Amino acid sequence: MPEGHAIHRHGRILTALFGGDAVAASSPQGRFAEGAALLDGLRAGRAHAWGKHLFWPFLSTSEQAAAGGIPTVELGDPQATWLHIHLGLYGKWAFAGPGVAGLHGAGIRVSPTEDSGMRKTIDGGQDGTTRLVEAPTGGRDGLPEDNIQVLGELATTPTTRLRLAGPEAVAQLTGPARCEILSGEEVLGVIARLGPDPIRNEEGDRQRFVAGARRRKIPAGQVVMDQAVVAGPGNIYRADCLWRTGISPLRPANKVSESRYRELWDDLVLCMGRDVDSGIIVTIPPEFQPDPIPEGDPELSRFAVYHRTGRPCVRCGAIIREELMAGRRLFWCPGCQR
DNA sequence: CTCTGATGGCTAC
DNA sequence: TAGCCCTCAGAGT
Repeated sequence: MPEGHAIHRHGRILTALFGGDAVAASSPQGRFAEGAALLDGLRAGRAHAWGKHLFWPFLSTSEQAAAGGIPTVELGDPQATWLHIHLGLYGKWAFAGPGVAGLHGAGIRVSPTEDSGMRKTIDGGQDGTTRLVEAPTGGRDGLPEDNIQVLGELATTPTTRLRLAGPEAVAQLTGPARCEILSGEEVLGVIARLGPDPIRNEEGDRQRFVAGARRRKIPAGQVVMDQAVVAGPGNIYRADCLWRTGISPLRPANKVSESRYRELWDDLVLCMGRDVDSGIIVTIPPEFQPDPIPEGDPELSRFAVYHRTGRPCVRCGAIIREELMAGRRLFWCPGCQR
């Protein structure tokens, strides 16, 4: 169940594992057989992420004779074959192969604790399985929170929508809400419906967010989940970043001041950007982190209000509340969010 | 074994 | 707003 930080992370990992290489693509499940056939044999470029969407360009090997390095392709480039993936609620990537060990060098932490659980690389390969490179120790939380599994064995299953194999790695995708081939023009069409992404944080994005949010009359808590206003935050960042900036999710969006929206944008930029590296969301400020860290319920050491219904707010002591907002569980503190 | 819910989002009424 | 889709871990019987 990924929020935007995980998708950016997947983009980095996929680029590090496959960028510049020709890939063998297949759809063991069969539901992406046509798309996989289009990708098969193409050379992977640098993956782009925008909000919760992944856009990954592939180029024919002939137009890549130059070789060397990872092809960087502008979002929407008409020359590329674009793989578009949206994980929805249950989508997951699994990786294996020697390249996974090199992710550390690329600045990507695959397990939350550096140097933990490393094992010797063995590339099996017969009968379609690939052996472990790094054990999923999971560090402190023990959870692959970013929907990545680094498995001891990567056998295909009846639900493997897409399998990619390159010289250094194998990646398998299960359960995506969207997995399709798009033209460059279609990529731009998808992006046109998305608001600014705090992880991209491009020129003018903050003001675009502020203006977009102020225009709405729905509750602020709904605006933060509206991907047309801001692309990337999900239920956790919605709850906790509103808490961090002291904004009540119940307040009508057009009644929140511009300066508070600027603070919220900056906070989303800070939290989400930082979590791309670890893949683990940690939104509770360090001074409020429980000490010692409780056993058995890692969420308590990571979130301030998310999944903390009925507990006292770590900042003001009021009891955290929960209600259903537009079909999603909303958590907030009635004491310090106004 | 069955049932539920989950960090999402689309479409139809 | 309800229904539906994607998958599977964890809880309940």
